[in-house]
Amino acid sequence: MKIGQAARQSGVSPKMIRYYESVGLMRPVARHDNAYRDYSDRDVHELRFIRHARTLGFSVADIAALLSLWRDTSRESHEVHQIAAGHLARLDRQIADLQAMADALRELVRCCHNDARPDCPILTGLSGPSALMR
Amino acid sequence: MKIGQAARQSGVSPKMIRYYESVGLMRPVARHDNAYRDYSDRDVHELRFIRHARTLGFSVADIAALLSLWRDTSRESHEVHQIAAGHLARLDRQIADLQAMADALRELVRCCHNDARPDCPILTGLSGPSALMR
DNA sequence: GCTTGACCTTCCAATCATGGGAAGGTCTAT
DNA sequence: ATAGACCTTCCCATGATTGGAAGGTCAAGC
Repeated sequence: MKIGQAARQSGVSPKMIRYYESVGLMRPVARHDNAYRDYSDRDVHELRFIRHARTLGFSVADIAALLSLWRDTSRESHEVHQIAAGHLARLDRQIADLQAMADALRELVRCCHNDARPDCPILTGLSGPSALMR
Repeated sequence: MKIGQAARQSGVSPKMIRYYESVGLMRPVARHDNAYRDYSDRDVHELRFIRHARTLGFSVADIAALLSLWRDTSRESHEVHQIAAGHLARLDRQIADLQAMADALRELVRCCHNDARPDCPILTGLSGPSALMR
């Protein structure tokens, strides 16, 4: 199967399939005589795995580790658990950071008259002694 | 005042100060005879404004707009409000996306034995028919 | 007067995942 | 034979930030 069909079946664009190969996430795949890449159902399966992992926000580096554990049927689940828990912690930290931003901003937005007057607490808050920045 | 002192007083690194100037966020500042940039207290004030806005996650493009409204004392507060509300909406969407990721991942992590056995719901979930991907 | 160290300058590169596009080769159907 | 739908590789851009190289400037201490 050529790259286009593998892309359609896996939901990963041809561009990204080649990229994943170039960074060593996917092993170089077989080639036809005309140098076209040749994908098997197993490859497509692997691409779906990658897509799902990306959907959950795993980095390409994390996915490389997950893939090698996936291929190794004798892995120990705590190795997978560790990677996933680490990423989850990163996600939670990121969410907390964004939440803090959003809360501070929401308060400023709430205070703003939102009319034709020039007076604006949003600008005051941004220029001020960062009382609202915490 | 030279760039280092402006950096210390504003909390913006010299690198970033030059970057903000290069992308047109800050207007080119006066220069000494030796080509060193020369910052005023007003410039430092502006840099702090930028830093606070970055802390709230505003893009450089948004900050450019906010800065020009900040400088224009006859602005109408609804213009500021619109930019801030737009960014807030983006933040909330981003948080919701990350939250969905984290929730799905948390469920997988919760199900994993986290021991020496090879059986692992995290890997199964990632390779599977994406039931847990929603 | 000369060295040392702390500054400053500009320019280039890398990060991360993704997309756009050019230039060129290949296959299939008309 | 030609059109168009593929494929290939290579380069570039994104956004904010950091790192580093190569070189200029200034002050203090010897």
